Amino acid sequence: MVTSSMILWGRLVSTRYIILGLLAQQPMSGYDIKSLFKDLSWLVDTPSYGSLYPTLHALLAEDLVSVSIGPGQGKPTRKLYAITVAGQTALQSWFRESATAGLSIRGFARRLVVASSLSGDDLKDHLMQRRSQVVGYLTRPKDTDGRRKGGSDQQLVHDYGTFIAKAELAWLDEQLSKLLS
Amino acid sequence: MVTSSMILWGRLVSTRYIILGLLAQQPMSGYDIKSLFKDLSWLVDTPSYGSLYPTLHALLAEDLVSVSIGPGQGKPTRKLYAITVAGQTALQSWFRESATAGLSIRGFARRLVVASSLSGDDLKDHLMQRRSQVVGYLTRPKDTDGRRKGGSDQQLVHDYGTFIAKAELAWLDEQLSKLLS
DNA sequence: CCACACATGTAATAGGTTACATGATTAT
DNA sequence: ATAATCATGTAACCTATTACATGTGTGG
Repeated sequence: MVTSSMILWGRLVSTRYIILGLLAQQPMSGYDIKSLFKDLSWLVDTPSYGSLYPTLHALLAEDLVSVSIGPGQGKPTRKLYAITVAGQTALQSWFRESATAGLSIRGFARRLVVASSLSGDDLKDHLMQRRSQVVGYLTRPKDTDGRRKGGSDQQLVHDYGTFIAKAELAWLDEQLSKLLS
Repeated sequence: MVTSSMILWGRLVSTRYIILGLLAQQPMSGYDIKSLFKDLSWLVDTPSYGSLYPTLHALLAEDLVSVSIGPGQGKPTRKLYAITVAGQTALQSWFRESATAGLSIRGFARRLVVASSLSGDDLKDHLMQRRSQVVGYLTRPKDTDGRRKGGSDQQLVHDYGTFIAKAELAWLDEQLSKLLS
C-alpha cells in the first residue's frame, strides 16, 4: 500500500537526512548525534531523543544505516550506526532534489551539514545557489505599501536580517574563492 | 480539568506569540500576517494558513485579540484582527518568562519581533541577554575528544556559525550603543 | 475570459516534543 | 553513596503542514 506520505518521504523530512549526513561522516551512536546537534544548536534545531531514536530505527528498517554493538570500553554499551551504500545514494538524491528549497538560514545550515559529506561539486553548487538567494534577498525591492507596512514596520528585524545576510554573503564569497582556487 | 498542556500554554508555543507580536504593532488580517512572515522568512519560519487561521481563532476565543470586518474597498472583505489589553499583558508575560530560551538564531529573531512591540527596556534586556549568549558561543571551548570529532569534523558548519555569530555580535553592539546614547 | 492576487477556512496526517522509564559507569 | 555523564528507549500528546475547498476583485 502506497500512501501519500510515502511519496513525501524522499522530500523534506528534515531530521532524517541531517542525521544521515552526520552518519556519512563517521559511524556514531544516538547519543553522539545528540551531542553533535548540541554543538550546532546555534544554527540547527536539536531533535529530542523522542524523535532521534525512532528516526534511527526507521533508517535501519529501510537499510539506509546499519548497526553494530559498540565497544563501550568503560562506558555503557552503545549502538554504533553507520550509513550504508543505499543510505549514501538516498542522501545524495535528497540533497539534489531539495536544491530549490527555501531561503531560511536554518534550511541552509541543515543542507550545509549534508553537503560537507558529499562531493565537492555538490558543496560548490549549494554555496553558489545560496549566494544568488542571498543577493536576491539583499536587492529585494523596498515595499511602500499603503495598507500596512507603515515605513518603520519591523524595522529592527529587517535591519538584523540585512546585516546577517551581508555577513553571509561575505562568508560565501570567501568559501567560494577557496573552492575555486 | 487542567491538563499539562494548559500549563505549557503560557510558555513557548512559538507562533501564537509572534502573531500576537505582529498584531501589537498594528491590526492586520490573516493574509497580511502571512505576507509579513514571507518578508521575514529569511530568519523566521512562515506558518501555513493551516496553522495561522486556527491560531487566530484560538487567540480570539481567549480574548487576546478582537476582530472587525475590514473595509475591503475594492478587494474582498477581510477580517482585521487587533490585540486586546489582555493580549498585550499575555505577550509581555510570555516574553519575560521565555527569557532564558535557547540560543538559536531563529529563536532570537522570533523574540526580536516581539521585543520591537514592547517597551524599550524589554528590548534592551533582550539584546543584552543575547549578547552574552553570543559571546559565550564564540568563546566556547574547542573540544578535542578522542572518540568522535576527529579534528575537522563539521568544520565548515562551525566556521559558518562562528562567522555569523561574529557578525551578530557587531550588530548587537551597534544597536546597544544606539539604545544607550 | 482567464490568470493572478486577494482572502478565508477545514480535515487528515506527519512530525515533533514532553514526560516517563531504565540502567551502566565515573568522579566526588 | 550520590551526583553527573553516558546511554537507550516508549507513549501520549501537541503543533504544524499538506491538500483540499471556496469565493472576490483586477488586469491583460
